[in-house]
Amino acid sequence: MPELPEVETIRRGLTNLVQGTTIVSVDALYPKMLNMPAKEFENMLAGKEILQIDRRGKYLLIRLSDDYTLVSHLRMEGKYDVVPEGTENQKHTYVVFHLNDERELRYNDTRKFGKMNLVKDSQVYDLSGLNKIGPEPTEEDLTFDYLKKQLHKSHRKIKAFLLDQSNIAGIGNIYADETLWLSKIHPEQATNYLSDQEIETLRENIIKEIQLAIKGHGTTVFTYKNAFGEEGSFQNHLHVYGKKGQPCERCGTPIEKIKVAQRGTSFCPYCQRVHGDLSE
DNA sequence: CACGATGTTCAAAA
DNA sequence: CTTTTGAACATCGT
Repeated sequence: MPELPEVETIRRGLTNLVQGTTIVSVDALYPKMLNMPAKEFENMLAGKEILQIDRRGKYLLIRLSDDYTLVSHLRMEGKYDVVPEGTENQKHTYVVFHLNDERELRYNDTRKFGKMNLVKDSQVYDLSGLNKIGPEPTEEDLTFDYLKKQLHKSHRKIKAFLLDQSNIAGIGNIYADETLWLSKIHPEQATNYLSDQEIETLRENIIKEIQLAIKGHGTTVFTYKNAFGEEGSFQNHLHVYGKKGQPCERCGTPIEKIKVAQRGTSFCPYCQRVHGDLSE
């Protein structure tokens, strides 16, 4: 499931493979995923050069000539593939970019949840999802003061808070559970009762874990694989996600799985406990 | 056969 | 305003 580290891995792969190529023509096979009619989408992309590929949170920003950006979100199972011209389409190939070097860039997505928005560069941050996106989980952008302010004005469970992209960009279900376990914070803990110490621990773990996952080329779980020779090895570093019933690495208590904010949530019931006002 | 779980975002409801 | 819920969709396991 592409979270920030997986999207960053794909960004790097795409940069290596298609930066500098020109799009000759496009086949848009699933119009509902686009922000305009398929014909218009195809016509507008024809002839544009792929200048550069950026990322913001889980969004890929494919920078094109003529001041256009193709904003691509993979949602759950979106994948990119680069194949020789004429290769047979896969079952769930929904966009084919014919390049000027006898190759094709393919977008595949079994669940059909992914989205592509072709907009002028200046309109990228007007798109819903990007217009309210929070800071990147880095040392420079995710400051203690910002995180504390956001946590204290929120009245939600910490897990729901972490999944909200307007608070922090790029954290999904896997890294939410992992960073909470690392920080010994219960997923249902009320955000406004976290101590300064807990906030700083959480902040450091988020930044550290995301960087580590990028180094490991992301997490390969279920059927998710990326097609750029970078398989993803971070699943070997997971502590709670997908480990229901297995002993906690710190205390041996079996990992439990519950529903928080409608999402499957794995945690250690001994290491991660809810508390109220810390001044008690 | 039916049903729930899967991860992410957005629109709509509360 | 904030927060929660359901929908979008396909596939797999029970």
